[in-house]
Amino acid sequence: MSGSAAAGGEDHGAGQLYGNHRHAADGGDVLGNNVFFQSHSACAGGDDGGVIPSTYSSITDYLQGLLDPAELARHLDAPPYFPAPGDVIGEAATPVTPNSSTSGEATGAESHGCKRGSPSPEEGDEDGSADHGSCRSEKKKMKEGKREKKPRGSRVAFATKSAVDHLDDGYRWRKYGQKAVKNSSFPRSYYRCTAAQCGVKKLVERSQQDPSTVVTTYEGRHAHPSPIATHRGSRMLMATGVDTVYSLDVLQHQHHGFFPAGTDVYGRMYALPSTDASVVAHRSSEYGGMQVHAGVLPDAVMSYEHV
DNA sequence: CGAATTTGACCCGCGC
DNA sequence: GCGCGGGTCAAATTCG
Repeated sequence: MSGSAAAGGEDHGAGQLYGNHRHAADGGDVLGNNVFFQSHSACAGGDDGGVIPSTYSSITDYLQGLLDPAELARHLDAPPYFPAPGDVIGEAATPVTPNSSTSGEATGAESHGCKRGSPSPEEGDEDGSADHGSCRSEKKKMKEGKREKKPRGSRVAFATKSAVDHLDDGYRWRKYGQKAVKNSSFPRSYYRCTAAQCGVKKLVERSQQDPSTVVTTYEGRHAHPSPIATHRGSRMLMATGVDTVYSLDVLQHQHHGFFPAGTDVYGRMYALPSTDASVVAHRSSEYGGMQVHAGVLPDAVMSYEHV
């Protein structure tokens, strides 16, 4: 199906950009990847408010800490960014009090039980399940107990300029749904971390403003190390297929001031030189684990938003 | 053959 | 109270 964009085409004519791909495969096209990242919260506070903490040696590492609401809140030291109603990630508008949503939100609350891999024993009483037609009744069962919508935990959104939708960030994800979203012509894909004990979810969608940009929203925190990155000795973003990563803020408001970075042919992150030297100098120094690499295209920005 | 993806249906929360 | 939109499930399908 790698060739048939028609698969997702039914939604809104997602077209060629919505290329289906097995995330593990087609690792090609790594060259020229450039990734910037920046705390979005900078827009709320001073010029410095959004500096990504030095505790993280890589994006993946960063993600792991960042996805912890408490950690994130501490690092941001500023009000989280709440997207405007029309924003690409506007669905995440539920304001979350960082310190109130921490406990149990990441792993426990994620367990919706009734999944393929992990059949839920409880509620098994009614077992009309053997019969195929009972699919709906099962869903109804689900509604009775399990499918309580948990309050949204912290969500972190990255805007990534990439030809592929699903970026390899070092974790294994399984797609469990796809939906057309209201304010976008492109469908949104839903992924869940395949690790049994990990309930982290990921939403991937194309930016309405810039179809070449993929907006990835992480929800929850990984309860395990990255299988791929760990193998390499350090956790890092595997930005397979990434051309550019932009700040959502940039996409929407054309702000300035990014932390430029890039990836080498192995997908490892570099800090990149930028036209805004001061920003680079300042922020790159806070990323002990990142190497400064000159000569990679500065045409990329990556950022996160606490939504 | 096992695993991952696709896809349509269902459920729920929220706004009107 | 109703309808819309977002999020999730799971059977069917596809792929490695």
